[in-house]
Amino acid sequence: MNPTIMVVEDEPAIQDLIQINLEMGGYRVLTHGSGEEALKHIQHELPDLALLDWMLPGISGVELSKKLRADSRTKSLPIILLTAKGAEEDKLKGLESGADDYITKPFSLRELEARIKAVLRRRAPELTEDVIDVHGLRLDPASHKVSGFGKTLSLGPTEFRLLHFFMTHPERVYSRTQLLDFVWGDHVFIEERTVDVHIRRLRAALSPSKHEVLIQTVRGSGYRFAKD
Amino acid sequence: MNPTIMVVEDEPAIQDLIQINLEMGGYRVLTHGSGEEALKHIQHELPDLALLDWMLPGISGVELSKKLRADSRTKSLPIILLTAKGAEEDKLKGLESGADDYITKPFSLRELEARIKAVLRRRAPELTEDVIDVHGLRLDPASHKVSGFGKTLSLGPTEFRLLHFFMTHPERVYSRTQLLDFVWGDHVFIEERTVDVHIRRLRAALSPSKHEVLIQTVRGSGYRFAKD
DNA sequence: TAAGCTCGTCACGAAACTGTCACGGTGCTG
DNA sequence: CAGCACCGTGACAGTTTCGTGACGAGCTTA
Repeated sequence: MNPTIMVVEDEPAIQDLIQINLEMGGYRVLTHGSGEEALKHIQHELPDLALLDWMLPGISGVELSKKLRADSRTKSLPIILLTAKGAEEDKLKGLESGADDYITKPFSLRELEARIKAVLRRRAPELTEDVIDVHGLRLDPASHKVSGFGKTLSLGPTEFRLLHFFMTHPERVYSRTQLLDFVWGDHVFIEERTVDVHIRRLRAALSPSKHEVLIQTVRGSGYRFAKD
Repeated sequence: MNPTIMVVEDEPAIQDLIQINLEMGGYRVLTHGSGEEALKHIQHELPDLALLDWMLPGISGVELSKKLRADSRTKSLPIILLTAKGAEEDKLKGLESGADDYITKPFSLRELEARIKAVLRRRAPELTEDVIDVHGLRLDPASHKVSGFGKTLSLGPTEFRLLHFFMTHPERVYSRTQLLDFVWGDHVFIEERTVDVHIRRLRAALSPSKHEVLIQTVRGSGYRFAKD
């Protein structure tokens, strides 16, 4: 599945330019001309990244960012802001846009793609399609297959997503709540203990190749994917 | 839990920029437009760090800083001041007011984050996720792992928090009451002698790698984490 | 439509953890 | 060296947390 990028930009020329370019780069692009439109759309579908123009009619990009950050469902949505040199410079006096998540116009499309890639890698590494291999446990996001020491392992969709998340975020404890947010999606109302059940199912699915030891319980905190 | 940062800044544009950026950096951000607002909020909730603008309508950042230093509850709250100009007199006043650090505008967001991280590391190291290593005893907050000379050590939740606190506050004696406050939480009613029991359990957990000698008893005062 | 699969929830029991106590040892003080 | 305060230690019961088997609902496939 290609990453979906939501572009909010009121200038049609720039809209097209970005859209065409990103689609050529293999992304799925949703374009909106205003913040209101974007907010409406986002109720139905959560993109993997948002590219917002700083200056927008109605809700500005900054306000939109704030709104997105305020809602728990979109709290962790990666955002890149397009800021223009010139008029906005005054508002930003005292601050340079030295952050990773800001791009100042004019920018090259090459730079745009590089930034998007960097942000996605940092914020949502599970969206890349690289094959991951840890101690003989191999997961291929593209073909949706998992094998342990060459032998195919069979796991359900949820277990696959769970394992995919763990393998792209190893050596770190995640609480049940965090796992629900990241693996199930943040708009679901599911009992925390349900995570336990899927952990169990995942362990069972990995047991033929003894890889279930990689799924570790951290009592009082959550679960962890790690060696040892 | 992510560190909470209170931002007091009256300029909305800068407010937004800081807030968005810090949230992307993984912090929880509380924004207030005036010192009065901030003081009110702080009654309910104590942030882990305060970022104050020097120039504010009403109570200025410096006055606010002094007030916070005067109250015992906020006395040890790390403070960073945003100063408009780099005049020496301001630096002096800023440091006199008890601020831990100051940043002169214009500054980059990268610098802001670096300063925040530095102050937190100095004032509240237990909130960072840096791996701590003392004489081969290694604690990783992110993965919740502890090892002694490479060998994994197993300790319970309370012992983990206790060791984490000790390792981030070495070479200093803490009374049982202080340990209860810092490790267990502010307002718990627990027998002081219970600390002894957990010290013992921690020592037992560290004994496989002989690191229990780092946990030292200071008769009549409390306990200390130190080399020799 | 029936069979098969997956999912979320629940209840039960096992295991781990916690706080407290009593006892005994240790070191300081006079 | 006796008395005392302080600390280490083992045990224990109550509680919390986690693993596990079972079950029904919903969805897909044949």
